[in-house]
Amino acid sequence: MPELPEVETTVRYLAKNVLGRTFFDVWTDWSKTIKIPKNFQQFKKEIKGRKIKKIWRRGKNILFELSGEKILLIHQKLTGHLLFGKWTRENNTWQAPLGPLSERINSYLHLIFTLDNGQMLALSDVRKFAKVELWDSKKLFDSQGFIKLGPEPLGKSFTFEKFREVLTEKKGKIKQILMNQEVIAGIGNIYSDEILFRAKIHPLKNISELSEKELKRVYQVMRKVLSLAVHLQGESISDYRVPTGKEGGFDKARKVYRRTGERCSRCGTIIKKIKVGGRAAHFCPRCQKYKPIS
DNA sequence: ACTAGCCCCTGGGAGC
DNA sequence: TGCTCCCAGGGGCTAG
Repeated sequence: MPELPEVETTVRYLAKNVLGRTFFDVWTDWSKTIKIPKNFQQFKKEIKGRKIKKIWRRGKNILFELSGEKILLIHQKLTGHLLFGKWTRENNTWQAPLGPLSERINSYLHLIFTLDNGQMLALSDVRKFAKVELWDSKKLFDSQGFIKLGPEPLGKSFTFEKFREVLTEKKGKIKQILMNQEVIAGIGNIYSDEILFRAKIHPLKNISELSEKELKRVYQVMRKVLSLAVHLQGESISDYRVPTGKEGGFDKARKVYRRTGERCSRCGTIIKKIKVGGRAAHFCPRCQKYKPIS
């Protein structure tokens, strides 16, 4: 699912390919995706003719800064991902830069923007959880949801001291804290598992039980794993794809996520899966030992 | 102010 | 083969 590395990959691609373009039209077969404004016709009216001036990312949110002080926000949630290309009428398929997509994928395209040069931007989303919002720039930046987002984990100013500060003011299990968008913005289930495996820390371990040394390890490994994943253009174990339709390359670096029953690449122990705060957590019981304080 | 739990969705896999 | 049931999961929301 799209977490920081996948969203970053998408944003980098779009910045190269649609920056400076103008929205010409928009189509949907699932208008519930559009949350602001709720009425699709109004959304259509408001976005048509707006020029894309800047494309960036905040946590897992994609932001298109548009002319007239508007911002188009897209959160891809679980299975959403943006595809760049063109709908061709002749064979009724989506023509991505890498070639046509399968009919199956075509049926997942629920929102399609047409740009002024005829190119299109589609939101593919099997489970229909993604959200799209059109904001007044100032209102978005002043909104609680936006203000509350934690620091960017790969940000230059996000030092270990800052990391320790934001983490240790929270209580609870390390995995849940890493995934809390108000603590750090951009980490989800896959990368929290991958980070904790590499840091050799059990997902259930309480933040208060982490030593300075362990905290430092989590910080360093977090920066490393996320940077590597950006470099590899994210993961595609689920539905995520680069806007060209290509799969991300992080799969070869994935050590524990959805590897239940397989052997740990470090020690050969069978990878286990447990529930942490209602979410699946994958880990190596030997590398990531934990004896809860009773 | 907190948090646990439900809800939104659909495809895929397990079990029968 | 074909049916039913369960699971995956980010985050918004509500009930306690």
